Amino acid sequence: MADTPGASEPSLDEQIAAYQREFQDLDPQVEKVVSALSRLNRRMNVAYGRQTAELGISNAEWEVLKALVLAGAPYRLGPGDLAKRLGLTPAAMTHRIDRMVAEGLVTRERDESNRVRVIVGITEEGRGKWLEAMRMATVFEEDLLQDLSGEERGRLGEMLTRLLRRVEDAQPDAGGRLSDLD
Amino acid sequence: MADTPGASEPSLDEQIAAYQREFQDLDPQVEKVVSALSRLNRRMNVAYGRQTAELGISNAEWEVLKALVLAGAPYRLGPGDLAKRLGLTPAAMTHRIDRMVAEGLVTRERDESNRVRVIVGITEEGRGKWLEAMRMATVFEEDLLQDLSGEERGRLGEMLTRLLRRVEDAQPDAGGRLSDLD
DNA sequence: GCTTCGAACTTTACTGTTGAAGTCTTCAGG
DNA sequence: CCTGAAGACTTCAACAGTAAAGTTCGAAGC
Repeated sequence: MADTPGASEPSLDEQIAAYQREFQDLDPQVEKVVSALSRLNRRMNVAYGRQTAELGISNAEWEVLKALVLAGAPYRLGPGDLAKRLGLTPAAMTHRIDRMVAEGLVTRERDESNRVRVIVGITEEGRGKWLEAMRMATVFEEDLLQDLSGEERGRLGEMLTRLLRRVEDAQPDAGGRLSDLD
Repeated sequence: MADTPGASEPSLDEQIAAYQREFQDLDPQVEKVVSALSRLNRRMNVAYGRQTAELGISNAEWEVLKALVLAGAPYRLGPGDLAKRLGLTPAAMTHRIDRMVAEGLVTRERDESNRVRVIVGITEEGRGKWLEAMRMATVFEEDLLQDLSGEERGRLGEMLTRLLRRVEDAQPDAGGRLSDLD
């Protein structure tokens, strides 16, 4: 039956061992960090996806709501600005906003002072969904970090921001495509 | 001109400050870890994407090549198995393999001992691309971790695997969709 | 040895993203 | 004013992924 023995995803350690076998020029310590980062992120996105699905929205829509709320003040941004913040093309943003307007999560108006511009705002319902999603997310995130002491969390955050600084300096902001939440 | 002042993505610290302002029930330490993880991953995917693009392949194709090489031995896997390892649907795997066969990166044959099964193998060219991609990736990854001492790298890897264990236990392997590399 | 079930992959229809081309508005000259 | 150029969004065609409905083959019962 099991003609292909090891189905499913190999464990992290198995994967690292396989790398060592197939590609010796590899620092296992580095590979462990990098592989763990990728896998963690994938799992986290799955978890967020389940939570947002419960609210009847998608992770993609949640991202837009987050960007609007985090912008502060009147909670309005243009599609181009939103696209930059989310790392999408303007075209994708147009379609996403179309859907979200249809679902009543955001509004789209023309800027009367400059009629080329469009302004996207969050609705009551959108704000409500954002809040519920945040509540669920914080429970999940707290649970995720449960095994780390306060001191460890601090060190982890500090090390990650050091890595982040390094990539952001190297990639000042150029064409950032490729999916992911924030 | 700058009618919308703060365009582009806010810095990590700005983002955390915004969260504090809009949603007080939030542990900034936790949020810092989570946000840094997401951003780091996005930036890393962009970096990998540039490198694979130089080789004329996509990140998605690189993932398939990695899975085949990491499988070891005769470097062959069925589409279903590949799909599980990459967290894709079988249908997506079919299409991906179609493209990769057309580009000469992998081969597709029927298993003669069980004609329902299909076997995907890596070609010389696929293996060559994999190797070049690995070389570029290790340079990038080493550079990424440059600011961390050996001891820090160890601690970071250990903490990340602890987080990973926690999500993987919670999500034994259920419907893992959502994009990402490995 | 036929029939039925189930497994493994593919096909189809639809959703979402991209890149390139197009539209509309503003602004700077002439 | 009128024209040209640049900016901000949208539209269009092509591509990648998903879900659900096929196909096809193998294996188990009768």
